[in-house]
This record gives sequence, structure tokens and C-alpha cells, in this order.
Amino acid sequence: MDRISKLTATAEQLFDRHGYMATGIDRLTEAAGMSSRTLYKHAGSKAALMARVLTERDRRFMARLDVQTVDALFAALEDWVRVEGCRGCLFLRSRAETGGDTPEIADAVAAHKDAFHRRIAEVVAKDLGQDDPALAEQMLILFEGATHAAVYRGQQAVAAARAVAAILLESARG
Amino acid sequence: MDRISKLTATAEQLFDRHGYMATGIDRLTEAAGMSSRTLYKHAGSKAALMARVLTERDRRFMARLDVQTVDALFAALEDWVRVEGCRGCLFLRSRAETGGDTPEIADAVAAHKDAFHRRIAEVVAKDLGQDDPALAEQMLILFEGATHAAVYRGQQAVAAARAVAAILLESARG
DNA sequence: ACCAATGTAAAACGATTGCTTTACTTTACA
DNA sequence: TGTAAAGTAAAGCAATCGTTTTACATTGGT
Repeated sequence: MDRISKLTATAEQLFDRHGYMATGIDRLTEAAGMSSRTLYKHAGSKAALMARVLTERDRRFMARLDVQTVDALFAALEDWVRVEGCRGCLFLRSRAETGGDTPEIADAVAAHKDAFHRRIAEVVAKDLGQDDPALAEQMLILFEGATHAAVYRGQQAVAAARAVAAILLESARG
Repeated sequence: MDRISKLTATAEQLFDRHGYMATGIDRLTEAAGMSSRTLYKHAGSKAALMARVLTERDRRFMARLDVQTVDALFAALEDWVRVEGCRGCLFLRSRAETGGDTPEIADAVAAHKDAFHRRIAEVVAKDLGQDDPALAEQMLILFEGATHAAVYRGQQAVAAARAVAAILLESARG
């Protein structure tokens, strides 16, 4: 694992667990086992590092959502929550923490949410046999809802959202 | 309006718009039109101020959810989003920003989410004519989903969640 | 008229911020 | 073997953090 990957992975952990603003450079360098000089040479800035973290997370997250059915979408979220824990959506959180005023971060978030929305619409279309933007919107809401409710309601929130998704899909079919 | 109310209202605006960590004391005192001495005399600390903000917000938010039907629940959210904007749930955000390590904040968030969950269960029970914890969980997910999807999908997210809620309730009745 | 409460502005607290620099060591390859 | 790239530790940058203090002004009630 090269240094920049190590740094990105470490930063993702710390930003996710303690918050972007609350995580100082010192904590980052210590955890990643490198000097601040090396960190800045590779990352450019703290904001750019966060953007890199988000881009990498988007890649990993979207790879999990590479599925064929709506049910698999929520199954993937169950896996994600089990593996990565549930502290809310890091994308929305990092944008909120910076008030949307850090372009590198705001752009990475916008790109992710756009891709996320498109993916859900694709899966819904594939599963249903036709486009259904309204149903996709509902699935997106269930997904976001499960993600954030899971923070304080636990895993069962994802299972509940999954059940609703099945009802909606069945209803759209019939 | 007395000083502490003015301070609390100002702090809520700034924390919500720019984030808790990103909002410094100087910005707070300037916006509230008071010295830092007065701020600390009334608020105690920055974290205590945030806890006060959350408690006050809980009061205002829960007052809006004092309704009799599930549909009115989502209508109330539509109003809230229209009036207060949509930057996600300030409770979850502030806990995430502090990594859950600031007891005053974490406690205020836990208290709110507990009351929120209970309120939804109450309204569901009233509207349906009987308790239905599973349905309440689903409604909670829709509510959270609408709140967070609205950040990047806009008002329509709330309307979509409202439609799903109606379907679920009808389905539970039949 | 007085006193206690409550406010102010402004300086300073030590700690920490993101970031840069200096000086030195290790590594890899021709 | 020699050299260039890439790493390190550690000190230091000005700025800002949340917080406290100092010294003084303005109130309202007895």
C-alpha cells in the first residue's frame, strides 16, 4: 500500500469518526505515520485531502451498488452498515461541516449524489422493466432514510426500509 | 427579546449554516451583538451553548409535530423545510461533528431523537387506531429520508415521502 | 444618592490551527 | 559508486481557537 493510499484511508477513518473540522493535521500525520511535509506534498491541503477521501469513498460505495435489483440495493446497504458502521452520510456531513463553502468538497459531494441518484434510477428501471423517476425518488428517500435512521435506530432501520422498498416495487408492478 | 434568547437564536443560525466547529466565538459575539464576557456568563461554554440551541430547536420542532395524522406529520415537515430551509438534521450533524464525544451535545441529541421516535409512534397509533411499531419505524425512516434527501433533491423529496406514507398507512388499514 | 447587577471593549491567556522550511537520512537505479 | 528522488524529524510561521481577565460604563431599584 503506497503512502497516498495509506493517508487517504487513515483520513477517511478519522474524518468519519471524529468529524472533518475536529480532526487536526497532527492527528492525521500521527495516525498515517508520516510527516506533515509528506502529507502536504501528496494531499496539497486539508480540503483537497477530504475531496480525495470522498472520491475514493464514492468509488468504493458505488461499486457495492453495482446490482440488478432494488432489493439488492438495500442488501448492499445492510452490508455497508455492517462493515463500515453507521455514522450518517459522510458526503452530506462534510458539506454541512464546511457550510458548502469549500469548492473542492462541495463539488465532490455534488458529483457523488448525482451519480448515486442516477444509479438508483437505473436499478429501478432495470428491476421494473421501465423508467419510473417517481419510484426512483422514493427509493432514494428510503435509502437516505435508512442511512440516517440507522445512526440511532441501528441495523433494523435498513431492514425496515428494505421491506418498504419491496412493497413499493410490488405496487408499481401490479 | 432578552440576551440569552437572542444569543441562542443567533447561534442556531450560524451553527446550522456554517457548522458548529467552523463557527468561532468571535463570529457569534459579533452576530449576537454582545461581548464574549456576556456570552460566557450566559452560555457557560461553546458546547453548552450548542446544547441550549438543540434543546430550543427540539421545542420548536416538536411543537410543529403536535398533530393527529401521519399526513399532517409530513405536511409539517414541508412547512419546516419551507421556513427553515434544508441543511439536514442539525441534531445528527452536531453529534457527528463532535464524534459523540461532547456529553452535553450527545445527550441533547439522544433526548431529541427519543422524543421524535415516540411522537411518530403516537401519531401512527392515533391515525391507525392501534399501535404499530413496525409501521412507526417505517414512517421514521421516511421522515429522516425526506429531511436528508431534501438537501440535494429539494422540496419534492418531502412530497415524495408523504406519498409513500399515505400508501403504507392505507396498506396497513386494509 | 447609592449600590449591586449587568453590560461593554479590549487585551491577553495558552493551546492549536493549517502550512512551510531547514537540515538530514534513506532508497533505488544507472 | 554516485546521484537524484523521496522520505524523515523538528522547528517555526502567522493566524486563530475557546476562554478568561482587566478596567470601565450603564443601568434600575431602594
